[in-house]
Amino acid sequence: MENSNLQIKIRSSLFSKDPESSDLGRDIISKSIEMINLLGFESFTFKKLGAAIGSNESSVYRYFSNKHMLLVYLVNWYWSWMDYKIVLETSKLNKAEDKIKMSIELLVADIKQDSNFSFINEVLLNKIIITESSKAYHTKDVDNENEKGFYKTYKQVVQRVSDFILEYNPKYEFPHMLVSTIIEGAHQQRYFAEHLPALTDVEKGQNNIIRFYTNLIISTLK
Amino acid sequence: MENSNLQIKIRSSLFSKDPESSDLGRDIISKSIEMINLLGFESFTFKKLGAAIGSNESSVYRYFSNKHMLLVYLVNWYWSWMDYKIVLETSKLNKAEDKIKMSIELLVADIKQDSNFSFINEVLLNKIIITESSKAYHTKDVDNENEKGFYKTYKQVVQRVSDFILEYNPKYEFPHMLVSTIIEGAHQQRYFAEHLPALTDVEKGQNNIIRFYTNLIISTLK
DNA sequence: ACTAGTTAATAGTAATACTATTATATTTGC
DNA sequence: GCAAATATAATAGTATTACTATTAACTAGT
Repeated sequence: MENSNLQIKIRSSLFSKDPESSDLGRDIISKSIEMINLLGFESFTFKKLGAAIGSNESSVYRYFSNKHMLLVYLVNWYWSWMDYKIVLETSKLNKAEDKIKMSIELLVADIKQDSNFSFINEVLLNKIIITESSKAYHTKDVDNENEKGFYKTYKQVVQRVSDFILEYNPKYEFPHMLVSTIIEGAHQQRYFAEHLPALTDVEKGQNNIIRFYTNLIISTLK
Repeated sequence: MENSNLQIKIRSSLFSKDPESSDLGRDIISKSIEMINLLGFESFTFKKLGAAIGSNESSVYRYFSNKHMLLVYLVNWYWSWMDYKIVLETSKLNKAEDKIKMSIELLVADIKQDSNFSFINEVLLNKIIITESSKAYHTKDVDNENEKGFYKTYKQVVQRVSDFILEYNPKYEFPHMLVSTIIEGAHQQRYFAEHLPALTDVEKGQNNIIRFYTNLIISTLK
């Protein structure tokens, strides 16, 4: 499966110049994933990124108009990739309950590196999603950006899993609320487990989070 | 109940000079709540705040070393206040199930102005908690700040409601996870309802959120 | 009324986010 | 195969922001 021809397609409104169209662009993506993890989003700057890839600030600006747009791009890439994985893994399954469990598993479990997309480190990208992604849509400009489709791939994932839930229980009133609660909740619990353990009950190395949210969804839908 | 003698006590490590100790300090608090709501946390600056209260940037710095610390102060005030309300309202109740329901109600429902604390607008502060509070602990410095007790009042609320849950079902494995999932989830759903409705199922003016989370907690604990 | 201590305003500096302009490749048409 | 057109990147800025050092003014106690 190495070096496959798969490509996650990102809508063109999310960048100034397509980072997949050049070596510099791909460097920008892979290095920014590293650096945002290392420094945190606030301390990450285009100047530091430029220096780290042997280029400079203004060249990065040709690809993304600011670091917020770069974060939005990364978030979109992640959810497109996640959607592709959910489609791939659930298409083999017949029972709605299995599709739900598989989706939860994919959404909540530890991320493994996916060799299909060589210049993206999915493990580190997942950490960015957990720690920084809420900053992407907690802005004053969220309504405007939402209209422009900045959060479409995330909404698509929520919609897909909601459809499985309705397949399982067509009368359930709150499928989207349940799915987004679980996705966001699972990410938060991972963060709490590492930094604010008093807010959770996760023991190191255990898989309490999957168990908790699988229980939650099944007991709620019954 | 107007002008009561109640005061929310804030630990002194959360400010440089106690804002409750002077008119300027109280102005800083009330105006910053307004301005963070109006501008969003990123566009809010001490310069703008100073100008708005007829003072200046550097005077604000005497109270808080930076805007992050001011946000942490506000978040702590909110959770101290919430804890006080939970204690007040649940102390009258006997059954654990009622205490849980009351806590959820207080944590999730629309906030009403509390006339006991005249210079704090709790309605606006709640909006800051919903929109901006996650930025307080999603920083590179979170572990260090947590050690210094920056998130103590939030953890205290989670602990209090977790205790009600254990009173109701002593064998339940994940009380903290359940409580923090509900608190954070409810805030997120409110944000989604206003800005990203595709992620939720909340109709305007309805109280779906309370219903959803009350169902969730009760069906999970049974 | 003097002075020690507290508080606030002035006037900075360093870093950041972003932009206008210039230089250097690369591609394309003939 | 070469010049013109186009794409790409680097230089050199500016405006804003976050923060600080210093000075001025006010307050309280004796």
